[in-house]
Amino acid sequence: MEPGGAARVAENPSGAGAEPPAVREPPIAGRGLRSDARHNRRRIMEAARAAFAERGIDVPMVAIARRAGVGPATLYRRFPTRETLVAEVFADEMAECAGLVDEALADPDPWRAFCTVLTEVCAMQAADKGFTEAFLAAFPDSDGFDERRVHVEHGLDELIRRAKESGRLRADFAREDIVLVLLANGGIVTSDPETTRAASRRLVAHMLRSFESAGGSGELPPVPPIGLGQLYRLPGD
Amino acid sequence: MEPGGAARVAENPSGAGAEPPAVREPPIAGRGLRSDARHNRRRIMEAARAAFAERGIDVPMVAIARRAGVGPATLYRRFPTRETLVAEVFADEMAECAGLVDEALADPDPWRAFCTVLTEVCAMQAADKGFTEAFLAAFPDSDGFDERRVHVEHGLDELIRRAKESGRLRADFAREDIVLVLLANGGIVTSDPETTRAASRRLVAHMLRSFESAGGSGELPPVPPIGLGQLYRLPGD
DNA sequence: CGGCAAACGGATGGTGCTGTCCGTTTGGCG
DNA sequence: CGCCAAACGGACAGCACCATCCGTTTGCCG
Repeated sequence: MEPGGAARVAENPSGAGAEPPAVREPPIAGRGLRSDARHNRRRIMEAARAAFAERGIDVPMVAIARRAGVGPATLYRRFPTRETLVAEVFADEMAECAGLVDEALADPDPWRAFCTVLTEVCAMQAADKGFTEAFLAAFPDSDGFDERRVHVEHGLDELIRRAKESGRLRADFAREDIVLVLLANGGIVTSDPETTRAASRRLVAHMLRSFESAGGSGELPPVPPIGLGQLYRLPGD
Repeated sequence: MEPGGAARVAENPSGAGAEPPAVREPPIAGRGLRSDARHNRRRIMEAARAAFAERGIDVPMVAIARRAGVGPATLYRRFPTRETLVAEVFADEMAECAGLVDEALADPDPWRAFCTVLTEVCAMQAADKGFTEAFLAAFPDSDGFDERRVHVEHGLDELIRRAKESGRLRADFAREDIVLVLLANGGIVTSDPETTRAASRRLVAHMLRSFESAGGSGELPPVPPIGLGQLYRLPGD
């Protein structure tokens, strides 16, 4: 991907090979913090995850701080901006998604794999109001998020390819249809989690029924130019 | 609500029966206002409709006032609360929807009527960010809104009945599926209106394909308990 | 045309959120 | 055990928005 990546170590002025072992500190969250700070960092992330899930990504920072039992200053010290916090919290959920995709890739039945991954990701999303918003927030390449995303995209492409090859998935299915399902699924969040879950299940079932090769009639409208990454919101006044 | 409401007219010291002719003033918008006030009221509603469509229902009141070229006080004098304004603006769009339904009821082809109304309502919704939010806002029975809603519901029920009778609409289609489509469609609003439109069209086409009687497989999950009217949001902290 | 109530809008107090400052507390190392 | 830098959180300034007050303007009726 990046040109000259391997050659760059030669730029190091110290000719000796005694490179400190962790110049590029490993991106392990909260490394080198004091024990209490690490503890608070964890509490903040848990509180943030819960708050985002319940009330969406725009929940006040002070509410997260209160919920975590820390002062606002502590929250801002660990996560200077809201985006930092969202990215961190969402990295976990993104990892879960990636795991689901990888799991599905191991399934010998392509159609079942396809259905499973779509169903489960939507179920996750339905249980978490902030999930979709975080998708749409499109924060800049925050710390490995982009790489994970393309990994997931490639996995999905492979799932789609196999499912089409097996004949169960319609030929006019487009990868953008997955985004379509996710966006649509994000719209059905109601106040009652149980209702949301049921509605999500039914919606996904409808969509899968449309995706499955069968005697449906009529052509689909053209594919909208939606990419997983480039979704932005309206700017302020 | 308030005790003795009707009896209070007896308190009027003038014993004469010269009751003003319009005790229950007819609910015609802006009746009895001075000409400039009526003019401003109209400008406010136009500005509000545009602002709601572009930026959603939570757009600042002062932004609407600025856009209408009036002061904040004037806006609040006409519409004491945001809900008043939303209800008023949305009543218009609700009337459009009702018109679409009535039009469809005149179509001799039940399946085409069903498809048309769903497609067009979703197209309206896709062009207006505030539309869905207003649906979900669930303001109290504001001035004929509820009656209009049940009217639309009955019209939809009739459309569904005919479409099923014609054999084109699956028997396991539920009226709640319409709400499902509307909610889902509300989720696909992106920043670019053209993209939103295309995505909406494709989503609706997928849904219709699932709704149409054909060789789809598998049973649908149970119907979620969603009613057109009782959708609320999470309360504040 | 004169007067007045209706209507107007700039200005203002109140509230909630953001992001930072600073005096105090505490974990961990020597 | 004692020190000190790291960490903490209450308090605070800045800002945006809501909602109202009040002095001024204006439509409209007599």
